[in-house]
Amino acid sequence: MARPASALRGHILDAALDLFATRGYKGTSLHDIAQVVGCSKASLLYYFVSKEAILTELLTPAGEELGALDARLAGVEGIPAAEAAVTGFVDLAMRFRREVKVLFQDILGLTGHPALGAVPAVIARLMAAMAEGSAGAKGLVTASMVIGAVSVTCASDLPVPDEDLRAELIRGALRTLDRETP
Amino acid sequence: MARPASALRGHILDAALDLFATRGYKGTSLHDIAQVVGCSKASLLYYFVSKEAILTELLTPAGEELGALDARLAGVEGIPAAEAAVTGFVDLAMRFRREVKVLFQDILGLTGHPALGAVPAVIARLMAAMAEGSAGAKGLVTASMVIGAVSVTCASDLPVPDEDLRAELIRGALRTLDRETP
DNA sequence: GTCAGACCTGACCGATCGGACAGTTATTGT
DNA sequence: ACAATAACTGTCCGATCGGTCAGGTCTGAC
Repeated sequence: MARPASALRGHILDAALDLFATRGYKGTSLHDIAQVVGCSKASLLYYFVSKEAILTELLTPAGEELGALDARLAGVEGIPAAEAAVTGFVDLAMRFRREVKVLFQDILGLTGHPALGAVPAVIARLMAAMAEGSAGAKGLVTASMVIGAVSVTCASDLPVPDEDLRAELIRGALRTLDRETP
Repeated sequence: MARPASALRGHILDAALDLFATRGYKGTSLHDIAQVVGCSKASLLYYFVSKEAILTELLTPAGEELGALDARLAGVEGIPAAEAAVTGFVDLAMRFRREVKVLFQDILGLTGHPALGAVPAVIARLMAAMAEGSAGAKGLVTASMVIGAVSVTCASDLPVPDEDLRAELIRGALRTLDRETP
């Protein structure tokens, strides 16, 4: 075969990132990766000590950048800190989109589950309702933001009473959609 | 043993929901569930035809309620639709918190990964920066919402140019935090 | 008492997983 | 030409997974 001086290593990382992002980490086997790359499973373990080492190498740059953002924010305080945190996090999440997708994959995997068969379509209609009357990009993006915001926040275990949580979620979501009703 | 007329079935569902929510669906084996319940693995498959059937039964109520919300929204349009969609979705996500957690579990599982070791702490500081100056509950909730909103939206593949996406994400996040700077 | 049926289990199965390892092929320096 | 080393692979392994099955145990009806 003899690829030019081991582009193979890079190909493995590429394929792994794609597969992890579409099937999840646990849902992807070494065999799967090898098949996409077109090499043997043993080759993967020639370049990487383990499957987890592949994941580690894929996620490390994002982790380091996040640390850098953290350091950059250390000196700032007050409103500027909030704005810097927001723009920094947005930029980071966008630059490492595929990596973010790896972390969030199994959601999409499970929403395809029979019990939740209609969910994607329903969510799409929900988003449409939220975006009612809003221009193209803004409506789409903000509706998606609300879905993510509410889901993740409910999945987290914030030390906030349910009533307050509900009220803040609704108010926050309406602000996100730019539909404040004071 | 002889539990009172098979409370076992319910116990299995309880334990499975807990485990799925903390280790993820794929990260939980039938053996794990059986161990928590205190019965044999074969008992699980006496009451449920498969592991997936357990997941199905757990997620079905949430799926049905989501469908009901969808139906309820079908008649409404315009601003009221957006508000109804928001409150409906918030209430749903809160009522089925553990189920939502099941869908989102593997994120938290992976953020514990060595390559992302410091991530939870960094995210906590990011959220603190976002909440700067905001009162207790509101700051916590809105910061969590922004993290979720940005992550999920980036993980989705919205048909929106990167520049627009970035701009809307930042504007939307600042609105969520109630820190608009027009 | 005993029979039927619901309840529950230990033991086993095939498939698949991540990984180990000896060996083969290709490349390079001399 | 020829070692030495890097690149790569076929094959095997133990562990674990979801799932099957024959059989044991308990309970209530008669």
